[in-house]
Amino acid sequence: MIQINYQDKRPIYEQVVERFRQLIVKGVLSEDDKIPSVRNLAIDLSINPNTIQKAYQELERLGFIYTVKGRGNFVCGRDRWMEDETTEVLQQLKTCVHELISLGMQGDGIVDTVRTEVKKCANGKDDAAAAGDYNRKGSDAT
Amino acid sequence: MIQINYQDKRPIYEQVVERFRQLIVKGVLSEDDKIPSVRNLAIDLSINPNTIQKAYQELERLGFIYTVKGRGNFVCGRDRWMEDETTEVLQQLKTCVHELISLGMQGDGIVDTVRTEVKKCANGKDDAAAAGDYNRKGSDAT
Amino acid sequence: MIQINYQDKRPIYEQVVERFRQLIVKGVLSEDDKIPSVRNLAIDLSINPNTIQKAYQELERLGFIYTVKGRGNFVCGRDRWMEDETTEVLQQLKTCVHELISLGMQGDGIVDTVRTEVKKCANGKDDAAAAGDYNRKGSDAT
Amino acid sequence: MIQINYQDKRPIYEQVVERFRQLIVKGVLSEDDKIPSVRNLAIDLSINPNTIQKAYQELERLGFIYTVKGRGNFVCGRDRWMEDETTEVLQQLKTCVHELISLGMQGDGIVDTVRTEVKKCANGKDDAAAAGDYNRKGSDAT
DNA sequence: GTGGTCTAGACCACT
DNA sequence: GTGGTCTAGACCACC
Repeated sequence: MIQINYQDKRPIYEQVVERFRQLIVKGVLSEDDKIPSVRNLAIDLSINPNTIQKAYQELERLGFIYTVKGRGNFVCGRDRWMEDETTEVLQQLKTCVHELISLGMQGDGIVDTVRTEVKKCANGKDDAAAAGDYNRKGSDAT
Repeated sequence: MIQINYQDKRPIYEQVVERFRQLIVKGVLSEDDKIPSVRNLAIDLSINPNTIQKAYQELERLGFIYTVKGRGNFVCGRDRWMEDETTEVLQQLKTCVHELISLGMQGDGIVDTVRTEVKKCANGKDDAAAAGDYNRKGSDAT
Repeated sequence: MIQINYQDKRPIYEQVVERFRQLIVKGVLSEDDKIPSVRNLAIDLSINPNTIQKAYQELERLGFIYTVKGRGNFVCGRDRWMEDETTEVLQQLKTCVHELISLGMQGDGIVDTVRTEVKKCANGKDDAAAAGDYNRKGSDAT
Repeated sequence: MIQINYQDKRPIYEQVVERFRQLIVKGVLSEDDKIPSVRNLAIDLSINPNTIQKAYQELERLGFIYTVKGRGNFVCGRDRWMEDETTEVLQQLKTCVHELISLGMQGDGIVDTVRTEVKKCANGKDDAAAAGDYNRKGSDAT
């Protein structure tokens, strides 16, 4: 379910956060689903429990999961994060558009690309999203 | 020309790189223009020359500038970086689209947002790009 | 009568204690009223009897209830806890006032806010108190 | 400047956060003042640097300080936190009022107490605030 | 068993 | 020297 990439320069805990964020946003994990315990996931990934702990706390802060002491961690409902996520991603989208214009790309070309991408999602139901996301700024190998 | 923000979580050298990247991509600095010497810029910004040095090395690695020993640093032509930059940003764009779909946004709405953004650039000739870029993933001003 | 919120960061037994405290302070439960047995309440809430047991012990320690072996748990009279509770809350009130002054709020504004709040209680006869209390320091619902 | 109380049941890092919060809100520490380095404070208090680290990260998250890698931690301007703090403390204030009403205290008495407290601040310029705060809910000795 | 906190000690990136 | 991350191992409170 989760896998970490040691060639990625981002800290491990951030990779874990990002991965769960994806799984939750894309609906693979639904409201009130239980996610692996701190210890179990730490063993699975062969990393220290503290690192997972940090990731889970961040996820909680972001409103993606809630924690019940002595029971485990569970995913929150969409209402807790959908709005924030949408505005953030929209902001990213706009920034990309600006940059592409600066890079000399035609406005029409950008709109077309987006339209094509939207259609691709409508058909394939979003198979490229997971892989695509690993190519984001910040994940450059060291 | 360059200014650094100590409340920005990114390292200073990265801010310098990013700023020059913008100036070059947006055409404020043109091919073969000379950029400030390491020493001068360091004095201007009241920071350590090593930091500037590191930034310039990174800019050279990315193909934005070239160094002539004893003479200074100069801006490279668009051909050196345009393609790479474009494909990278396009990838980001697609990822954003996928995520917005997952977040439940309508495809039409996304296309409209992009079209609006394109127009905004066409009019203002891109005055928002600089500010926009500071909102990228990772810049998290405290 | 009692309900627990798993998204609340406080331990369950503390939520139970707090809820009974409210019911008793507000007079919903009167002196010598019998409260549910440990077993029954545990079944009602689908939680471990040990947790209820711990809550009742705490309530007894605080002087809100007394236990009669073999018969059950009963509410104490106001004289057992009113004074302590009042001085504690008064202290909290004063601290808040000091902080608001430090934060630059005008003394008049503070007094006005309090007067308004007092009136609100007088009318609604305190329907807001229950909800209000869940916003205390430490309850941080996720 | 900072001192921790091992009899307090709150975690150490939280005590550190709370103490700095006070110092900053009350104006003892002003905008852009440098606070002790993670390591130095850890040595001073004879506790582990990680614990201080956690406290500082929390303070940053709350908008009280900002961090510059390689340089240290500095306090933010009032604009970063004043509004949030005020609304939070106001909420606490209202809750206290509700509880006091429930406890049978007269509305007039509450208003009078507040008025008196406000005056005390105006004269003594707030000498009781620091001590008072240590008596808050949650700091009960174990 | 579960999460939360803490210690001790280490390495890295940045200035 | 400064903060940021990670490991290993421990103890506690809660369920």
